[in-house]
Amino acid sequence: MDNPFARFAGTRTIQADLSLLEENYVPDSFPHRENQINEMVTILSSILRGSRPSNIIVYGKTGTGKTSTTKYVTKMLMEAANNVSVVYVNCEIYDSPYSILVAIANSAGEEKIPELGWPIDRIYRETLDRVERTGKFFIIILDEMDRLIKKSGGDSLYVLLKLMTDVDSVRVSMIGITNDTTVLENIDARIKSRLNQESIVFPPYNASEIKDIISSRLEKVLGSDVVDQTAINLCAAIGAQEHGDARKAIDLMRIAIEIAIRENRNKITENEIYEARERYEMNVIREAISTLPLHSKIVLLSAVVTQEIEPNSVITGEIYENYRRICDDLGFSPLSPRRISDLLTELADYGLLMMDDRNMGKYGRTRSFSMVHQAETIKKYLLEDENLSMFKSSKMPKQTRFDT
DNA sequence: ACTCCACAGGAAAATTGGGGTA
DNA sequence: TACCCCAATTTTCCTGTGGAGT
Repeated sequence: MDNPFARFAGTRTIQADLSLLEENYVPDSFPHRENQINEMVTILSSILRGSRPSNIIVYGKTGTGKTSTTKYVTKMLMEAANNVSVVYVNCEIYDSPYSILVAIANSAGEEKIPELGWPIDRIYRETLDRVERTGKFFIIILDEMDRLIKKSGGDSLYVLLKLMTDVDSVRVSMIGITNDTTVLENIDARIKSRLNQESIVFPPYNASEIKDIISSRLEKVLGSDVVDQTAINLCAAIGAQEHGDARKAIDLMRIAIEIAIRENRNKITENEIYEARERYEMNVIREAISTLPLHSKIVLLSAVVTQEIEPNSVITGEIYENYRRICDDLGFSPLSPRRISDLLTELADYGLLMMDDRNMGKYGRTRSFSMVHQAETIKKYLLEDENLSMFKSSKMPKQTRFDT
């Protein structure tokens, strides 16, 4: 038998530092974002003259460079002025007034404040204290700011505004990043007016812009002749299709390079990109499935099972019957048919199932469902859930409720 | 034309789960 | 600890419906 390590030995054909293509890596050049950078620099530059800059709201879809650009500009600002401190807060994680204050205080001070336990006003005073003591300008970046507002309304913003005005000689300002252009419409008018923000818009990239971005990113990663131009074009085209998403394009390129390295290929062509896209989509599906609530998972599993035993009637009622059996089997108490009907609608909305109206005339009207993806794949990902791992399809009866 | 199946999907009531409070 | 409150989830109850069968 051949030594299984043989194909990994010898010199690798491709050398690449893939960390430069990771999602959170901040590059040092931003093709086609010169205007946005200039705007931001202009606004923030008032710090150099000793006055507080306006608050900034950055709008743009995912993958348009909002976060990276903001991080880059603020980093440059920190280098140019030594009295600036930048706090990056991802509101997906820190989504309450409390946790944001903690994040600020912790970056401003020596000792960590516990994530839980202190009353909010004590945290507030502590934060205020620390900010004043440093004597620095604070710029607070609120990434995914829309999350914050959806979760706690304007409360969190209000606290921040209060912080801005309570600090002597106003030394705090914020940059909000969002992909939802309507965020500010839903908050209190008083808060809105006090924000006195300027907005910067990041429009989607088109294909040729994404092409430039990929090329410029690749320069530092690997040699120029390793990646086919056609591969870059394909990546760019896919990214442009997805609302001008440069991040997806870069992700695809990174995965493609990973594949090439692992398979010991010496070139990245359109094929590698197609493979990368497949893997990417798989991960999306897997992620979508793994975050589903328990009963949605069982319903989806039931849909798969129903298709296996009765491919022609993957119908609400059938799915429900099987759902009940599976719940029985696994020891969960089933939800009502009405609820399952809604869960099925949700699954269809998520794109995990295809939904069709089906009219059987005398025999009623219902909805029929079919798999969008390979049933085996779906099942595999579903069974990764420890609650469902005990499921054995052999236990499922081979008949439907119609035969007896 | 009328019936009737097998649901869809709206509305409201009921349950559940977390947190606060006396 | 017992109780209450609030919101989210789920159930109960309901009316509506397109077309094959008659």
